[in-house]
Amino acid sequence: MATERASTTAGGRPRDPRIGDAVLTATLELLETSPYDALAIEEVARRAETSRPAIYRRWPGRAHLVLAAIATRLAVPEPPDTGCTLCDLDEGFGVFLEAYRTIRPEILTALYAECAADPELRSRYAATVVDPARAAVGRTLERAVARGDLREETDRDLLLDLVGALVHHRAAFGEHHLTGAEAAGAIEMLLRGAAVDYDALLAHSEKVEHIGHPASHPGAPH
Amino acid sequence: MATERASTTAGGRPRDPRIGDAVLTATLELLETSPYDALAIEEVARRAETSRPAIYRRWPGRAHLVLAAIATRLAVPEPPDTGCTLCDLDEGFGVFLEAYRTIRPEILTALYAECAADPELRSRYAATVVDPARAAVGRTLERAVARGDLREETDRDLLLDLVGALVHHRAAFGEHHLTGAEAAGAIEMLLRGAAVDYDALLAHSEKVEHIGHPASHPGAPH
Amino acid sequence: MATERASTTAGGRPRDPRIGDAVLTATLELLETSPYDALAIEEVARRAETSRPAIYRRWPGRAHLVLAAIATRLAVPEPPDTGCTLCDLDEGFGVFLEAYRTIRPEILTALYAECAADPELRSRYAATVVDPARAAVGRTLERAVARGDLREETDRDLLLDLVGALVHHRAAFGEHHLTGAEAAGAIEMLLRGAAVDYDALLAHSEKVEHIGHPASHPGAPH
Amino acid sequence: MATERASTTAGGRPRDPRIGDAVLTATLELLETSPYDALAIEEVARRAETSRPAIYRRWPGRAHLVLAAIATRLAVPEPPDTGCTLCDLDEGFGVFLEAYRTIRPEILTALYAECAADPELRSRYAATVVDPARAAVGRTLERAVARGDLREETDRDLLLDLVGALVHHRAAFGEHHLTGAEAAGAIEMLLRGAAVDYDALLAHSEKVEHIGHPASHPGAPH
DNA sequence: TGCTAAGCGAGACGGTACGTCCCGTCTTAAT
DNA sequence: ATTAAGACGGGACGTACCGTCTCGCTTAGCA
Repeated sequence: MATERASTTAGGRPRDPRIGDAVLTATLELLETSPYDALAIEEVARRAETSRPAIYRRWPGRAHLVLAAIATRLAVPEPPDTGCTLCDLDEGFGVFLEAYRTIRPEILTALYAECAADPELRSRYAATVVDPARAAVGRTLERAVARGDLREETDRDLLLDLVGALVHHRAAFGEHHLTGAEAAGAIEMLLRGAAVDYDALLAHSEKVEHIGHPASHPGAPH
Repeated sequence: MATERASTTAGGRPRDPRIGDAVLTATLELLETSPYDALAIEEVARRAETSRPAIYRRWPGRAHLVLAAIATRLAVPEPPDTGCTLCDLDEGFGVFLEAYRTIRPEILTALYAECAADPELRSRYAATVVDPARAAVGRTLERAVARGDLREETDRDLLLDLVGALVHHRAAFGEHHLTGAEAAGAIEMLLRGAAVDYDALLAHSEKVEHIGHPASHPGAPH
Repeated sequence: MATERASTTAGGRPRDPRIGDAVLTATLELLETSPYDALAIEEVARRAETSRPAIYRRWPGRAHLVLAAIATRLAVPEPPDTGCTLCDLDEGFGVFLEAYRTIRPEILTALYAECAADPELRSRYAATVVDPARAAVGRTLERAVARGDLREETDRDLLLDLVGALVHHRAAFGEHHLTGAEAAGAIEMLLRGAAVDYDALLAHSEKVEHIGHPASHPGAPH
Repeated sequence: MATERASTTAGGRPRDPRIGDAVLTATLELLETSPYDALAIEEVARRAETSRPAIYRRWPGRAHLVLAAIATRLAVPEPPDTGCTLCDLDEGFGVFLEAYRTIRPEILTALYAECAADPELRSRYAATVVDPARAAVGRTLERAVARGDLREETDRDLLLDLVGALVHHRAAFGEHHLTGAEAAGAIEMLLRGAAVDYDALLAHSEKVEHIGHPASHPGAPH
């Protein structure tokens, strides 16, 4: 969850709660029309009819402010337990997608770019944008494994990464968000696999590697 | 390919070729230490011992300049045809990884973020950064299909997206780059699939949907 | 006399007397190194290890605070009655000079500049800084007149202004404070006059004015 | 003369002359209503419809700006040579007075206060405000000496300081500017002297000092 | 070979936005 | 009831950098 920075102690004049709200609203309004890096704190302050220091007192900088603003729009629904794994996953994908449909992708991308330089921001971003959807779909995967629909040795984290990365990638970088059809395709790919006969490929690879690349595929199953 | 903007006409004083080179070098040097959006054209000009207009004459702005600078470092090797699909894919993954290892991921992310507002930049970015790696791995996939190792109906674009997104995601957002082991795990997941019996899941889901959710799974295969 | 503002009523928590002292001390210390208008109340509070409101409770603003602070340093000695008018005046000059030797002149100047906007401050300033020295020298002049050394019609206020202005001017604007020799020269000039024969000049001027400028010299003696 | 700071070299885009003028005008307008230290560069920029950096490019700070602004209002006419020393001095005093009548005294005072911390400002202030009037009256004194109306050994600098200090003091610190009558009184005081018999005072003082204060009056004339 | 026009280099300009300092005030807890 | 102290809302600061304009110089092509 990304929210405004707390005061140091309990003492002192309390913050005017209307200012924080007005700032978040102004931020969202401005983000609707201007590209992320044209979003000036000064402009936000002007529109929210307050001052720059009042904003800096609440958030350390633009990225944190924007994250807090879009956090008010992100709401991850719990995917239902329909008893049908494929349907559940479909819904789960939807959970990821929904999280990104309300926010302009380039904003996420730019935010994301700033995460590299600010660990604090990175963890807030993860906690706000990434984790909720991840956790919701994670529970769906647990059920699927329990139901015996997924192989037990499935690396659930990896699977979540693949799904999350795809959605994020498309949302942030693609021409358009992932469609339902593409999502279904991805689910199929991830569940069925692309190989005609994976075990045969593995066997072949091991034979080849015996000859030329003995040290690779360290984590390959046997 | 991203290079500097050409002169308007042929006449007049010729450009000093050393300036363009010095600027690109200075840009790369500065990018090694400062985060992307702290890269000031002014600073580049200072370090290259030239002036800002000389830079603006060659590139329309910071993003184009940075793209041109990193383009000099990006070189996507053609993944070899070993005859072993798994090995090829391994190498292909490495191609993606390599593309991100020479350039700080956040730079790519930030660059791409700016693409949203500038179609010209977007196509240069695609041509310079995305397409070569994608095409190289794409060719590997073609061979795999031709060899009969992948199902023919495999959506190669989707597969590429899944791979690329994962690598990019981990590079830009993860604690560390994807390791070889993780890459191998992902390859396995993508080739073998997570489902115990995908066709059974599909059949079940269609039965369920017949009853409750007739309109979903529009693109589901049958 | 400039001192701290009194409490509204008698009831309530008593003021901590150490705070007022510490603030005045801190103010004087800071004035030793920083120019007047770089003196921040905030800084004073920091150095006195208290808070800004505690200062504002005692003085209405910076100027009043500074006046109170320097008032603790200003002490005007009564010039002695030596029986020798010239010697007395010499001492009197010294009284003016002394007032400026303990306080950096620019502080007085800046303080006075603020008086323009604050009548309360102005009267405090007069009572604290100006009047004591003026009164002391004024008494010396009275004695000189009584003794018959100065002409009775001498405008004592004007004479005091001339002396005070010269000292102030040199202290605040000159390269160095007035020296004793310069002071003696000024005394001579003021007592003896610069004219060879003032009455002749006056007669001449009246003749001229009769012809050309009848209305001027309204206050000229006859 | 106080004017705007010159560009470093001849190269580069030339300054828009209208900006400098507009800024000076805006400064003078604002000084008409607001006290000196409430004059915000920001406000000047707003009123002149330009930006703060454009002002800082021309003047190093508020004091220099204000000095330049009031310099446009200060014009010292050459006092005429009427052949009558007293009349000339009267006019000369008028020159001083006039120079200060157009400017609010508190502004001069405040400016003057800032001179203490800035030698560059101090010399500009002297050159702009003090010297012209001083030089004009200085020439009048020269003529008076040449005419034999003033004693030859008169310390002209001291006399000018006395006059200038008085006018400046009254202009800057007094309730009102010096009036013509007061000026005439001052002229009389300075020319005729306040003493009934200065030489007698001197003789007396020397006798006293022989006994009690041998080291004082170091520069006393003999 | 000299002239002309165009493009280049560099510097300074006008202006936006930054992040911070400090102001004067309000609020709570303590005395 | 009034203090002490912390934090707040806000005005203004001086600066970094942006993107552009202007200049003088360099060069290529034409006479």
